[in-house]
Amino acid sequence: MPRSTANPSARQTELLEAAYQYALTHGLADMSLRPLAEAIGSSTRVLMFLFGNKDGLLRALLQRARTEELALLDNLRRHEQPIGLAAAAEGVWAWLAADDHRPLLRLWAEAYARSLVEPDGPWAGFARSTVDDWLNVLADCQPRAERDTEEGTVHRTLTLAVLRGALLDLLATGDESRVTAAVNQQLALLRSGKRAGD
Amino acid sequence: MPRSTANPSARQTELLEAAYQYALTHGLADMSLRPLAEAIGSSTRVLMFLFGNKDGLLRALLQRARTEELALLDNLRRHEQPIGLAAAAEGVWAWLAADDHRPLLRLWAEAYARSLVEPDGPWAGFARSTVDDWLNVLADCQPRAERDTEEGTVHRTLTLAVLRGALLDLLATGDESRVTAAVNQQLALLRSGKRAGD
DNA sequence: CGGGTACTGACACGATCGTGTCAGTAGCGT
DNA sequence: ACGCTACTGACACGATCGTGTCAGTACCCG
Repeated sequence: MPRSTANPSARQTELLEAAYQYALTHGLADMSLRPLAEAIGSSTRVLMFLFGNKDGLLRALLQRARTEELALLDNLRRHEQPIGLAAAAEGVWAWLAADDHRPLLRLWAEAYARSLVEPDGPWAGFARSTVDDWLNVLADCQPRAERDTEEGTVHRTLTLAVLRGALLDLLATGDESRVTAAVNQQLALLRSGKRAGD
Repeated sequence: MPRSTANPSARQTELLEAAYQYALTHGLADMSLRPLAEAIGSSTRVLMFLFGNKDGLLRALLQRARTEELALLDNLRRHEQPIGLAAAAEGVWAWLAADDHRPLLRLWAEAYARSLVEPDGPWAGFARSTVDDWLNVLADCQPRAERDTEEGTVHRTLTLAVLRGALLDLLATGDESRVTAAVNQQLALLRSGKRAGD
């Protein structure tokens, strides 16, 4: 019987971590079991035993990627009082623009796009989940008065869009200075817009 | 000898169009020749003859998708004098948010992400190309005074980011009213920011 | 009519895929 | 010592993949 993801053994998490590192550099789209198993010093037999089948492994990898994302998001929540969307966006962008996170974010983009095209299977709901995750955490960063208004929803949607769009640009061009300047310009716009009483 | 894309025969463009429609609904990631050929009433033999190999077909499909995008962009250029980034963004968003374009945009997202993960092969440069295409057309929409400044570059980068990010949200959630409201809010921000002498 | 160009069908080849089967081995609690 | 659980190796199966080979058919130009 395959181990469930709710009851991961030591060996399972160990191999998952190795497979995750492999996926970061090779992508998920044309990943296949035999090359993966060989690269991480295992075998297809073991992967099948631990994850049930390829879809199980894929789901575990996607969850693993999502864990890394959620860790960042939790840091944003750890403020005693809401820091505002602009400050939150600033912090998030610093994380998104870091060179070290480039492979993770490429993987994220791949999973996101794939879940749009193929709404069934192991990718199911990935894009939707991340959008919701981020919108929720941005909501937690908003002042209480703004958070529950329609205006507040639109406001964080816009903030998320800027971050995501800037990320796409950065991943394609690697032009960090230009894209970061654009994000900063938006932050200035948001802050002045707020001051003007939008 | 395979036909080049520079010298397409009638049959080639006909089958390419059929394959393109197939790709719009089935995605490119796990497309394979035999199911595709059967779906469009052809055979793998013919596809190989006309496009050389699978990569050739894939390249032709990506180019076909890009054609549709460039057609929109050319419409934006057809103004006698620059219409400004805000007006351009408004027009582009109307196009992006149209229900009919959803499959094309899903395909676009898939190709974009794939070209990030796998920089070689037929996907090579797709993401980079579209970023450049869009930035160039946005540049043409800017007033001449703004266009060549560093500030102008940052400004259109930001505009593109909002549109791309909003598109990602829309594709994942389908919540057109919320996302469109966010885009409109940004348009208002841009216009008021400009009025204030940014 | 004759020949070249454009296209198509039928089939086979080797590679690779996910997965199943059968047999182990190592360690640990009793 | 024993059995139970956790894990692993070797190998085979059928399916599907991209592609190559050999043969056509249809049609236009001379």
